[in-house]
Amino acid sequence: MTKPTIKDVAKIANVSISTVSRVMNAPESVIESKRSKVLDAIEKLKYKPNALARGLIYKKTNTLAVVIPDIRNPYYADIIRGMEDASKKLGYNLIICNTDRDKKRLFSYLNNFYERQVDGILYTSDPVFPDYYNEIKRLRIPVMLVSTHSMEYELPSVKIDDEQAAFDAVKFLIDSGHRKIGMIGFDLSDSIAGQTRYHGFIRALRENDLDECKENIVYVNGWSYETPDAAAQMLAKCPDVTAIFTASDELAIGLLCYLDERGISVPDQISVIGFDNIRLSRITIPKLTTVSQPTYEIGYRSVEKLDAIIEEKEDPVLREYLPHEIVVRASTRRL
Amino acid sequence: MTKPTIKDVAKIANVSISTVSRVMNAPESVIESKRSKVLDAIEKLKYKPNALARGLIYKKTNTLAVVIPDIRNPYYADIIRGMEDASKKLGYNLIICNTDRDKKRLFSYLNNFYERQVDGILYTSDPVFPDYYNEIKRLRIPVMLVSTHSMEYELPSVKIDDEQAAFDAVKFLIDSGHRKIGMIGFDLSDSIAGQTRYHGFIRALRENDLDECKENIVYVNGWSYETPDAAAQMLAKCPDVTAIFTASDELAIGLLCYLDERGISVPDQISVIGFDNIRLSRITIPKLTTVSQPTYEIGYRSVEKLDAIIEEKEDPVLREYLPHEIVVRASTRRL
DNA sequence: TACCCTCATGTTAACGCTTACATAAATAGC
DNA sequence: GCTATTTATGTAAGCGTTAACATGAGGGTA
Repeated sequence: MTKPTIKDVAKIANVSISTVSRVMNAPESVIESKRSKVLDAIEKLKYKPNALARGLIYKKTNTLAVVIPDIRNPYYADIIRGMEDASKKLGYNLIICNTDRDKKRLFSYLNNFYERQVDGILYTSDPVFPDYYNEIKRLRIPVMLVSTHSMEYELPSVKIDDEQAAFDAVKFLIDSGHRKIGMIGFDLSDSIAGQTRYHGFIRALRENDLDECKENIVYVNGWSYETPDAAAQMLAKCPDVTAIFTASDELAIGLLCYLDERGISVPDQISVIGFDNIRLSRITIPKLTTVSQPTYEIGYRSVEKLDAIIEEKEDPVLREYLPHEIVVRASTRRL
Repeated sequence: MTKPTIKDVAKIANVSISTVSRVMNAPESVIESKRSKVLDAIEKLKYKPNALARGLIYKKTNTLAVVIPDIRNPYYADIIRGMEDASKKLGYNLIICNTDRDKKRLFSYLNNFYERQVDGILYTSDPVFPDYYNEIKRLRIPVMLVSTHSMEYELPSVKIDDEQAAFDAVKFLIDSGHRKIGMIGFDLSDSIAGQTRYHGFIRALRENDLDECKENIVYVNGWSYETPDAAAQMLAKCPDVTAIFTASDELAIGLLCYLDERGISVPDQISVIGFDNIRLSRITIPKLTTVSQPTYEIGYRSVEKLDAIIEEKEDPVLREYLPHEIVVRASTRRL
């Protein structure tokens, strides 16, 4: 009824438990005749070592914890897939936790990670506030920032260059002949997706003598794509825009929906460019032009880096940037 | 440098380790003066008990493992949220694993769950094949089927009544005056989302003397929404359909995209009804009429049930069905 | 004062595993 | 053929907890 232990195997194979242990951890050190007896016993009992007992000794659980702010956001799906594949390769297991951006939940999870002796934490997308940082330091668990970074603190990170990516998106619109450009962005209190993309937008305008557009911004403070309000404000503020850059695909999709309802044609009357290249952006109406983030690679790379830190392998680059790319589809046109 | 243990606390508080343990597990049993000394020491060292050591003794890890076939499918996001909330309430932690429908990955995860002594497994959406069942039985870990069930095996499950839900969806089209109805469904090898919804479709036709429509079915064997082929086949097979029922919202969205490209207006020329009510279905163009599954509740309830089984609380209903609902939006119209 | 109970606390053996150390057998060197 | 070295295996300590049991101080009763 109860799970077989190393003792049961030892008894059946007629050896001591340390021999069984050796068969599993250093097979060459035990003589062939006994080894095969042990292997037979293991097979017969379908024995598998207890990871808790092992973890107690090794002081390593081969477990990484992933913190995600909003699991409903499709952006994270491929990040997780990348993390999973890298974890598999390196022998880790993933605990995925969704905080819904609730600080209490985050702290409760962090505590839990500590108790469960996770080897590392993958902290995704959210800014690192001072109290978060303090808590993380206190735990003494290696942390990797994924799709976010921190300039104040010395924390390793993997992400794209958001400022440059936003710049490139807006530059693409400008190069397509647009002169009346608007932006729907995240609140500037968000130092990652908010500030950086705003700065990219502004820089692209400035470098192209389009400073008059720099007031054409509407901010949203939620992350959901159910924000037609923002779209309405955008049009009220600046009725003659010919192109809108949104700080996420979800925002872009919400915008597409709103414009369709208003009978405004995309891209004939207004071009729309999104950000993230979520899977869905391929089948919106019209198909969305967007900035592609290498999400899978971000996830994959972040686990590799975290492993390097845990294993103290080499000194990885502290803040690592992966390349982005503009994916041109049907929601933008040349003027 | 290293994490404080119960011994460190005992030393500082000048008591034995068992007193410290008692302070944590049965505080009333230790005299106030010592208790507060212990509490102070715990606070000072920021001591947290090691969950591995605890798990070894209790033979319980308070961990549940979730197996998901395709994390990119937005359908799972709310199921996971429901599971998380219920887990939090009941004191469990969740390990979420994505199999990408790869049997090898699934088995590797199952093995891992066994080694890590998880208390229960939440197996989501996929059919239970005989070899899966054998493996699960072998592990002797309680399993809950989520959004899937098994008629052959005695496994507890939580889901909606898929046959009835499909029936209701098609009935809704019929009641709206449609007589030429098609379906894009999953392969019948899929006993959950495939067969059941097919049967619901057929029953609705039969009960309304629409047997002539029962050939208007196209099957897809992938789960991605990048399947415009299916839509093309549908139209080739039956050019005069006025309404199409799809077995998932993702399929419906793919269909919407295809019809838009072909210049076919929804719902003017063709009505479309989906299945699942994913978050996104609110902002498609046009907004999607669909069958709403109580995804959050399915996740929540499945954890409650699994906990009841683990704790041998009461005998829960083996196969539990939660109510579905038709959500009428703009992709369907009355004829 | 002797006796029994209660209650708080300490001691110690588990839980399932790894590993340093001890031991015994086999091999090598001379 | 005897010691020195290697090799295979067993014994036992320890990882950080909990809990059964032991101990001993204090209080109540006769």
